[in-house]
Amino acid sequence: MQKIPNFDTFVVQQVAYLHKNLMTKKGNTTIYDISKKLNISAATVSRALNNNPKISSKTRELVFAAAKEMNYKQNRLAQALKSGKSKNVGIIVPYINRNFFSSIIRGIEEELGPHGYHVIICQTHEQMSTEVEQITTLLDTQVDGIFMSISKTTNKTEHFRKVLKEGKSLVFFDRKLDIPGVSSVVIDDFKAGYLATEHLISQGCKRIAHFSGDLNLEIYKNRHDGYISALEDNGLKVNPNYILTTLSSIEAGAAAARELWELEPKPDAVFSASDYTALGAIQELKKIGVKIPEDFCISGFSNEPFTKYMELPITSVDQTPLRMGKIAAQVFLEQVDSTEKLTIEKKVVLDPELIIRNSSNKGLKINA
Amino acid sequence: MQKIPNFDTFVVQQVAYLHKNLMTKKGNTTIYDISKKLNISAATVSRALNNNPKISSKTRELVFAAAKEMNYKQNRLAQALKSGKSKNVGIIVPYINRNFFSSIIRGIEEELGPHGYHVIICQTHEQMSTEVEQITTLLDTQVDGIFMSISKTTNKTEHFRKVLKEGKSLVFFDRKLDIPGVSSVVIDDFKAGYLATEHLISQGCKRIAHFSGDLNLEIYKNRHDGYISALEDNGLKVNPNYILTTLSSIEAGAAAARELWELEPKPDAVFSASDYTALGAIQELKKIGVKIPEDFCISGFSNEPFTKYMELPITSVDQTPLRMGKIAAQVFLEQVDSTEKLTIEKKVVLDPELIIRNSSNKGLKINA
DNA sequence: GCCTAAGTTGTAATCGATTGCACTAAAATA
DNA sequence: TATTTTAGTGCAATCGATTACAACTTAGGC
Repeated sequence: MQKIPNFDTFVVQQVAYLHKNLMTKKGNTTIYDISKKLNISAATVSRALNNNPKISSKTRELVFAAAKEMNYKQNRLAQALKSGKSKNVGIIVPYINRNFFSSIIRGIEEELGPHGYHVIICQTHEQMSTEVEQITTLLDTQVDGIFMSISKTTNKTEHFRKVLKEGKSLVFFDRKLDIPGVSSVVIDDFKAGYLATEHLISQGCKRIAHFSGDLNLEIYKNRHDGYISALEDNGLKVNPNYILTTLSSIEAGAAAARELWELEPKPDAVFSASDYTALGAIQELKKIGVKIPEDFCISGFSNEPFTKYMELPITSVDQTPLRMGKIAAQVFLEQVDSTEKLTIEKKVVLDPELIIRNSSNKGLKINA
Repeated sequence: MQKIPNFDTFVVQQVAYLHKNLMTKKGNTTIYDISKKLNISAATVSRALNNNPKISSKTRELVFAAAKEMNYKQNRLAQALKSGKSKNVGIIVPYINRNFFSSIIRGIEEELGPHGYHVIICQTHEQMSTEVEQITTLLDTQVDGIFMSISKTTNKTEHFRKVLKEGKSLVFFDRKLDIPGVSSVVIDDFKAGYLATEHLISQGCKRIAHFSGDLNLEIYKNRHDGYISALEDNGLKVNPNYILTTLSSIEAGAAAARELWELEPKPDAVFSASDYTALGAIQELKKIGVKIPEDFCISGFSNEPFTKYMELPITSVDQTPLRMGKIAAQVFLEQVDSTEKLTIEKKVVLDPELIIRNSSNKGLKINA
């Protein structure tokens, strides 16, 4: 008889009161206020505040003193309008609250913040139409650049070219398309697939399966190809029946595991392109009574936080998203700092990091 | 002999090329361009685009056609400068890549996006000094409002009052301070503590411990008080030795569990104010050989994603962050929509949702 | 045919900061 | 002393959109 609280009720206290109009409201001090107070021109004030060497130090000090006293704050909108640079960048991701993406965002923010940039976040919910919209409104807002991971449904490129046409820089991370003039930061998915598979082989596995995502997406294709290469390089033959395309979910993983287990000969390992699928498979196989890692090894992908918290921690590929974000930010900064006439197109491919945990480790028990 | 790739190497391809200056660059069409083309004044163009009823439909159509043809985009900076409203809001959180916060951000974004607002993200890293800075720069950027969860080290309120002085609205979520004029959206931590504890009691537990966070923080204090109340209401006496203040980490949880286990009589349950602490405790107790939930029940807090993926899924309190974000956004919207002269101060307290899982369920095995 | 009202559109100021050009006064040079 | 520099400021335009007010056109009323 657990008491489950009613999800929809909440308590509200509300107070409304009139403004005592002592509030400065719209009364932010401007350079004109300062100029009036000091009997000098606004131009001089502006130059003084910007440390223009043409201004005498006497005047400069007066201006700074007055600015401080009057609590002057630069209106960045006005400045942005004049300079054409808003010091804002946009980041577009499928969903903000996915660990991978939020970590990248964190990386970008931490790298760009000290340079005076603010970071505007948008979500596409994996819809190309929303993606197009978001790009449009970001451009309308005069961002100085856009960082993005394309949605799964994206199959056109006009909206990206539009960004370039406006002279803003565009940086793809993780999920990218190859467009001239667009930089990108991704991990080496091929290598990741190769490493994970090679690791499974090193554990003595011979019949290694693969759970892939949509092979039309570059990232899944590359992971898949890395897997194939590792098998071939190690003299194992590729069994097409061992390769399943699944959604990235626990249920899909469980189903895929069941499907695998009906094959003959049964596989003895799987390299999953998703941690969720890997988890589902583990749960399902345990139910059937399969011993992991003794009878079956498994590796996931993304190093989702939960992989290391499990009772049976899951081997996974870390995409170093924080680092990916920081590097994407650096690429952007190089671009805006370079002479306007030069477009720098930089393709950065990061090395993935394989985190070996108990789900695939037959030897010593590592507990990462 | 696992091959661990070198973390620091990455491949870069770089191409730099000169702009073919066919790019419009700085050549965004403005209302002036349209006015010139149609031989009418910019004012008319502006009015037409804003559907001002004073404009004849003939002219309006001409303007719209020309706008479309010339690919006109409104310069939102200019508009923001004129109107004083940037249609940007700031969100300040300790870290973006914490599931709880990123989910709130998602909620805010999804609610505000359709109203034309963009969301700017800042992190404090739990430092009050950074918090102050972030608020300052957000105000400089002319955001229309600020959403925030205060950092753990915050002990001053001037920077918050500054926001109000500028006539911008401020909305706290989760971690708040009581400041007149500031709205807030929080969950009922007292009730959450009460519910979780009551649930443990309903499972037959008599000696219930509590892992708390810093009791100077309102949220932990309230959870603690709810815990106490539930005990008292059910005729159980409070044992101060059972109440431990810990950091929110797996290690701290393990240590706390060890500490508990040295007490006599040993507790038979714990209500932890953190999922990480709960997880650490579970891992430690399992090592000692304690059977969960048979011998010991445990409830965490926050409904972190991992809690439901565990082999032994962990009972936890869901703070409905997505919903919290959406409601915070609604509170903000009400505020900006209201006549400028009225300040609405709204305190919303959401009901928490207790998610009962196996870590505390002696009866039927629920697998949420 | 004259006047008024309604309906349209234009003029010009404004939001706040920046900057090329012009100008003044003082200092340096001849 | 006459002239050229140089330092320091001010004027006014500009970024793009909005809007109070003025001005003009046209139709309708008498």
